[in-house]
Amino acid sequence: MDEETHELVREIVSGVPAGTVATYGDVAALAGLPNPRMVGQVLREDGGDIPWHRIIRADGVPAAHLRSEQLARLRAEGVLAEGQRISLTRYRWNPEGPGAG
DNA sequence: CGCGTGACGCCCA
DNA sequence: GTGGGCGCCACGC
Repeated sequence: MDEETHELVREIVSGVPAGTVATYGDVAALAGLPNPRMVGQVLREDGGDIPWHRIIRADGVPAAHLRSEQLARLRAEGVLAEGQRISLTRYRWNPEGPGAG
């Protein structure tokens, strides 16, 4: 992965405010990536200096290997999860901002 | 270049 | 709600 893309993705993910969540597809779209898989690819190399736990799948379910971690961290931010799923329509991050309309 | 795999997303039955 | 298939790009062998 190019450092540029790597940096960009980190910026976007890091730009996700607490109490909200974003999907890989959203991050990928904002980063200009052709597929959401690239987002995960980057996060993998990143490390943990970013709120990766705010990135979940489009169905509102976090990664299986992070399920517990994600849910736990998000919980601390006020992002409740019904069982294992999170209400995107309720916590989905809006990159356009509430002042866009 | 081909094969297998992956922190994904959409479609169909 | 569940199970199976396809598309997409990148990494490692």
